[in-house]
Amino acid sequence: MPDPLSATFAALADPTRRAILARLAQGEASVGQLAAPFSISQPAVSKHLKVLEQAGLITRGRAAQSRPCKLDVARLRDVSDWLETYRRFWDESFDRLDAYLAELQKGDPDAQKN
Amino acid sequence: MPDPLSATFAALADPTRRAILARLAQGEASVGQLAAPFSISQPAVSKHLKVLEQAGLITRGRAAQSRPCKLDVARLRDVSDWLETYRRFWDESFDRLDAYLAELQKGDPDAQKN
DNA sequence: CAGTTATATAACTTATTAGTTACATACATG
DNA sequence: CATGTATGTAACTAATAAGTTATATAACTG
Repeated sequence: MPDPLSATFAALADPTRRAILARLAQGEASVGQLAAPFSISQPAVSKHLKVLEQAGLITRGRAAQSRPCKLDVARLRDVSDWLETYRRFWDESFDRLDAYLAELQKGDPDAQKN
Repeated sequence: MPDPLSATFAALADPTRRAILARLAQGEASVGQLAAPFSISQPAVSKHLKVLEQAGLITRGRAAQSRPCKLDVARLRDVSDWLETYRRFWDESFDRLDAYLAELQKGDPDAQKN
């Protein structure tokens, strides 16, 4: 069992799974709905969903004989946090952004006027 | 040959490779320097570096018998871009941030005063 | 140019992954 | 309750990955 971040990256390293996540970003969906756009078999989709679930990227409910899948973004947030270390290498406005976020955190009323 | 984003995620799905990237975030390093912190063999490190290079996450130079490795963040930026689709699901200040970035892009002089 | 240092490659092993087909489970409904 | 629909699991195959040891390449050094 790899660490959660490794499991997350591994799960994201497949275009089919990323497409599934993109679909789920628009709302819950059944396995059948998720499988429809792909030419692979239904069991293959089930396996992809299992990988996503074990990585913590989706959760599953139960509704009649359907097992609706739902996006869980906590792990994506972890990826984003991991990326923060490197953001300064490409984000020109990183410093200004950083300052802005610091303002927000201080609760600067002016910064929150929108 | 998978698509670049898949190759990037696959390369990141290994803690040793992420540690190598973290080290390279502090500056170029030789293979030996990169290998030092790990208990695995030198060829194993060479293979990890090959994976990182083929994913476009590092580049390599030549200096005497050393092959210095250098971080290349372009693909990390691609990951960050990919994440943007999902950021709204967790970033409370996403809207304000978005507005702020829009201001920056417009070249608002006040926003760029730092 | 012989030896040492730095790194890459080859050959191999073991484990994991993505897909398949066939089958099982579970609920819904006529 | 028999059947259809939705989904998961088993068993298998082929490809890939991560590690090993042994060896090759390439450049510096005396």
